[in-house]
Amino acid sequence: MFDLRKIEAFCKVCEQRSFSKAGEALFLSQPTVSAHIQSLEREFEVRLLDRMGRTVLPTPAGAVLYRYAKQAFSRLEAAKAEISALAMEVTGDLRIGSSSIPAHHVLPEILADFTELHPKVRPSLTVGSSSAITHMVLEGELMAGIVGTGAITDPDLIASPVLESDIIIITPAHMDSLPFIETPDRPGALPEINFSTARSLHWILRESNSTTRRAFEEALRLAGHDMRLLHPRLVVDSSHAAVQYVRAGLGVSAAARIAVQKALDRGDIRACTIAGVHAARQFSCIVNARRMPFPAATVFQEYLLRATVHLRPRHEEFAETT
Amino acid sequence: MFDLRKIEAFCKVCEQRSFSKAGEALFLSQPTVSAHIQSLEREFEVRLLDRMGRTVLPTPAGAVLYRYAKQAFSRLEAAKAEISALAMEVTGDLRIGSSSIPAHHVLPEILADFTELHPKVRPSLTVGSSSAITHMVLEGELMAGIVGTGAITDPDLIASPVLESDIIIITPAHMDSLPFIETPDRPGALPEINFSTARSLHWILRESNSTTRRAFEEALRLAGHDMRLLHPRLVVDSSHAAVQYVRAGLGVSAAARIAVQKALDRGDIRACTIAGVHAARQFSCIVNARRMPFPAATVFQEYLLRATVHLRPRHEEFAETT
DNA sequence: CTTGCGCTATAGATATTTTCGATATATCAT
DNA sequence: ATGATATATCGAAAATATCTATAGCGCAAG
Repeated sequence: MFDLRKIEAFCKVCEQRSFSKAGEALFLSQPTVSAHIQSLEREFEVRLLDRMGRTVLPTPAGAVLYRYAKQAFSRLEAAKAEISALAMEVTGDLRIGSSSIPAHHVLPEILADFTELHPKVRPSLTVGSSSAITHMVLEGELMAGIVGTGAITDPDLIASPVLESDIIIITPAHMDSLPFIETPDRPGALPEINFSTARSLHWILRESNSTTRRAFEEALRLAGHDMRLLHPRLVVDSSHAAVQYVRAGLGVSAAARIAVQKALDRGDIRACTIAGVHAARQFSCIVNARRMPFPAATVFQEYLLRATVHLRPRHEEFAETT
Repeated sequence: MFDLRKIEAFCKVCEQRSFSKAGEALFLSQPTVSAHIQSLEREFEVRLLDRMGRTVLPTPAGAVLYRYAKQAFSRLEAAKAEISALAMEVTGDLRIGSSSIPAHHVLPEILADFTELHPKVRPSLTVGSSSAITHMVLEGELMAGIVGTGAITDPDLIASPVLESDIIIITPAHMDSLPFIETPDRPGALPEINFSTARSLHWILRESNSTTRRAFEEALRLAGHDMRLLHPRLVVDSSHAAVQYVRAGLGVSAAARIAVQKALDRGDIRACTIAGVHAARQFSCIVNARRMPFPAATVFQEYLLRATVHLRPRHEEFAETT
């Protein structure tokens, strides 16, 4: 293969037009330079330098080698520069993966702020199911993932909670015939219905492998209910679709509050909860424990933790600061 | 500095995601690969690969190095490819120098034909005085030069005659009061005047270091005449300028026939000679004897010799073919 | 034409490095 | 736990890079 020391000697000879001067410049003896050039000339099977007594000049082949060799050196210099930048400053590619709720409802603002703060970082976002994102973090394809906490089992993953969203019942804006049993006296609390009321409604459900659906199902089970008693009218594959159908009056649905907050604020839909059912989804930032962290990734994680504090319920906020 | 064997080992590890597989592929032992990677990691002061048990993956720094290293390798591969092309086929840069008469009146067609025949050759033409071109050939800046024969003295030059042009007297088209003494009976022969007629005319002379002027002066001297007896009206610095002033009627001039042939054909000017004066300019193709020829240069010289045969007087043409 | 200077080429010795085999250590899957 | 597979470490051997000394060549000055 190519030997850069020899090629560097060759380049120096071209520049200095002298074997001995090139040797001096590279702290090599002149015979060493001679040997290197001869070795290259054997390798390329062509004369690279015309030795013309008082001076030495590259042959056409030598001129070609010189030009390309300089380019090769510059590529390696560039690598060194970019690598040390990568180790010293917050820069470089940052491949993030996220399940859809954080990706669509939390990350847009966070990533916008983060890139403004660290403009040299070039983030890319992959949206996928929690298990797909987790897999990609384990495979090293992603540097960080934001996934539902349920998917985190592998011991190679380091997880930090970054987001919690309760799961609420969303109803059409003009469906005002619901028999609410009470509205708890906490600020921001939602009206409540009981499970028998829920059984009387038409439900727009998520697919059976949806994490939101599973969390809701589990919360019902813990409260002693069975989701199979709810009447399904439609199965949809995203919280966004669920909102659209609820808004259109086809039925009610369970959704992560964070995913429907904008629709609630606009008054497109309304929200309530089922008495005694406390469903919630947690999201964590996961990284591969076996991979070496680098500034951009570390800083992003720290930023993510700080940026998402305000999104959590107050009691957790206090718990975190202890 | 950079060690390409180590970097190649690193790239192979990235591709094979394994130290031992990389070693196999490169016919190295696994410990050698380990040592190379460690050496690179010491050199860059950063972890390049995350060893994760069943597999190994590049860190962000490693990914950067891999990308640039591939570019560097590709530059060197390209050099090797272009160099072997250079040695095997008629290709590459061809830097030619020429004094102005061949450059303006012969080379345009020759170079056009040559590049059509050998499209991979990229010729460049430097126009300059014979001595400047000769100097550049000796310095290795030019691969071939086409210069007046007089300038060739250095033993490092190999010269082959490629072009001869007689020097003729050009007169205004409508100056018909000249006392011609005879028109020789050879085909294409010009009317003649004698030297005393020449002394009665106004002369447009070239600068004193012009090779055309010196050849004319020398031819006069050999015929027993003295150029200083001619009345100079104007000194110009090119044969083209001389044609323009002669055409405008300011006087007569001496010029290489090849440089004024087009103006003669158009009838802008007329031509004659001085009886007993046989002035001519020879041009040769020169190359540096100490430099290694390569196909494109060799083929160009051969082409030049063949292409210029028809430009020479017939008796030389026969002489050449013996 | 010779001589001396400056340059590259060659030869033999030495120092460095690369490389390997053997083996220790770590990790993974069973 | 344990055997299988992977990387890391170590000491020795092989390869090669490098040096000094010197030969050989071309050029320029005497």
